[in-house]
Order: sequence, then C-alpha cells, then structure tokens
Amino acid sequence: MLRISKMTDYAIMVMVELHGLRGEVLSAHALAERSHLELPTVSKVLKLLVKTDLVASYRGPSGGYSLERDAEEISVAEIIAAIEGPIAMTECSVEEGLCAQEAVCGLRGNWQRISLAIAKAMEAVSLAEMAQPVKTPAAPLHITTFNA
Amino acid sequence: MLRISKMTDYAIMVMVELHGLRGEVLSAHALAERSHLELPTVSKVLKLLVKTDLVASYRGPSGGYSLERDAEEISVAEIIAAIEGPIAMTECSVEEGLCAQEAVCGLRGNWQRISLAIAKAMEAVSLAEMAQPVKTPAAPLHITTFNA
DNA sequence: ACTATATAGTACCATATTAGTACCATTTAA
DNA sequence: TTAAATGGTACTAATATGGTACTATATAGT
Ligand code: FES
Ligand code: FES
Repeated sequence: MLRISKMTDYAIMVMVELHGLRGEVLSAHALAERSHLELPTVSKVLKLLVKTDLVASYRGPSGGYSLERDAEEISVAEIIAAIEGPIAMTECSVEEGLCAQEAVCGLRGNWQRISLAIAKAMEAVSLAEMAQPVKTPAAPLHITTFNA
Repeated sequence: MLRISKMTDYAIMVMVELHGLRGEVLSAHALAERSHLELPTVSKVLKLLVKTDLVASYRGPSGGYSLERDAEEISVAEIIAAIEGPIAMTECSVEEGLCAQEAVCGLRGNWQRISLAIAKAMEAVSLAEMAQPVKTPAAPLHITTFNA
C-alpha cells in the first residue's frame, strides 16, 4: 500500500495541532487531548520532532512544545523524514550496498529517480497547506515523470 | 522510509526479467534462477501477477509465464498495486471510514491528494523504462505540487 | 532551598505484518 | 499414462511497528 507509518501520521496530526498556536507553548498532555491521541505516543513523536529541530521544547512547569519555524516553512517531507528516516522506496535508494540484490539488479538508478521525485513532491507541500482541510480533492497534485 | 515491500521489489525484478522475452514462456524455476531469487518467493509473486492480468500463465510441461502486454503498456503503478493493493499513504486515503482518527482529523482530503499524485507519477513510468538501467540519475522525475 | 511539573532518554513488550515454506490439487504436452 | 508445470491454501518464522514503563534532568514558583 506504499504507506507511511502510523507514527508519521500522528506526527503530522500533532504538528497541525501545533500550527495556529505559533508562539504558544503546549504541553504533551494538552496536545494529546487536542489531537485525540494517547499521551505516550504523542510524547514519543514529539521527542523525535525535537531532535530534528522541527519543534522547540521547554522543560519545567509551564513547559511544553511549540513550532520551531513557521508552518509555511515546514514541509511534510521533513516531518516524514523526522519520523521514519530518508524518503526512499527501496533499501538501495538510500545508498549503495543496502540492497541484497544490488550486484545482479539494475533497478537501483530508477528507484532513486522515483524516490527523489516523491521526496520533492512532499517537500513542496507545507504544513500550513496540510492544515487546511480539503473536502473535495478536485485538483490533485500534478506530476510529470520520466522523459518530461 | 515510505518504502514498497520486498515482495513488490521482487515482482518488479521478475517483470523486468520477463521483459525482452515477449512471447517466450519461462517457468517459475527459470525466472528464479535468472533473477537470483528463491523459487517459492518467485512463485508467490507470479501468482499475484497472474491474478491481476499482468502476466499470462500456461500449465503443464513446457508451461510457464509470459508478459500479458507490452512492457511499454505496463506501469510500475500496476505492478505495485498488484502486490500490495491500492497506492495510498494512509488508511483514509483508500476510502472513508478506514482511519481511526477520521472523525476528529481533517487530513484525509490532503492525504488523498498526495496519494493520488504519487500514484500518477508511478503510472507514468512503464516497465520498459524501468528495465533500462540508469547509472547516473541526473534527471530526476519532475513533480509540481499543490497550487500548481 | 524545596517541590511540583514537565520534558529527555532508554529500554522494554505485545502485536501485526511480512517474508518465506510446505503441501497437495489441477492442468496438459509428450 | 506420466511427468512437468502452475494454482491454491495454510503454515511458520522473522521482523517491524505500535505502544508502554521507568528513571533522569531541567525549571518555574513558592
Ligand atoms: S532493487 Fe535495490 S538493487 Fe535492485
Ligand atoms: S490521517 Fe486519516 S483521517 Fe486523519
């Protein structure tokens, strides 16, 4: 199904929640409530987001989390990468030597091209755009591919 | 990592092997050898590909498999879909009611847009193109996204 | 200085998914 | 009739994921 992990999905939900509260600091607890997710899960996700400098954290009482940058400046690609690492369709798309079949399989170059294209597509979608609900997905993203 | 399953990877390898032999019928055993994969795995993959009408199968001695259509007419999207079902980033991209958070989460529309874009990108890449090795992925796929 | 509250980090477990295997039924060319 | 191939099902093992628990550390407020 070519899907992102649930953790990544959660991460986006939390980031969306954080958006619109720019400047305001929310605790993990508050974020869990607002996003209807479990606290431990939200905590885990937030820690990963802090590590990758997408959200700022403040300790102590009245501490919590806030977006590190404007939602317009954060891409979904970054969020995905923060949770599940580099965007790549196959092992070999990440770097040489990770795919068992590499010696006898010439697909690596093409997988890299495809992975790169998808990565770019996600880089072009900002958190701010993601936060705006779309009822009728009338205009899908437009993608041109090989030989274009 | 947003990756396809290994089975899907294998499926593409097998399809690539089948390509260039248009008309010729190869047994699962022969395909396993050529693609350096295990026979049971190749068999399993081939069965799925037959079900989705991507390859034709012939029983009995001197039976085997061959491409159902020209490699130019088969997209990687079809192969991926054959092995792992609809191309969708999240549960809710497939159809309503599959995502646990749906009631309180407005992301569904956007996920659908993104999933659709990726699906289209893969539809644009044919098996024939995939079979041509690319050493230097100089020109990646070009993708334009939201608001374009 | 003390304390309560919050994040940071690590380590862990339970479950779901995936990869891989085995077996037997069915078809068919020789 | 036989042997070689696919078709289908069911099973096992390995891995990845999702979720949890616990301890350490920082800090605002009293
Ligand atoms: S799929 Fe990775 S080397 Fe072929
Ligand atoms: S991510 Fe599926 S409904 Fe929000």
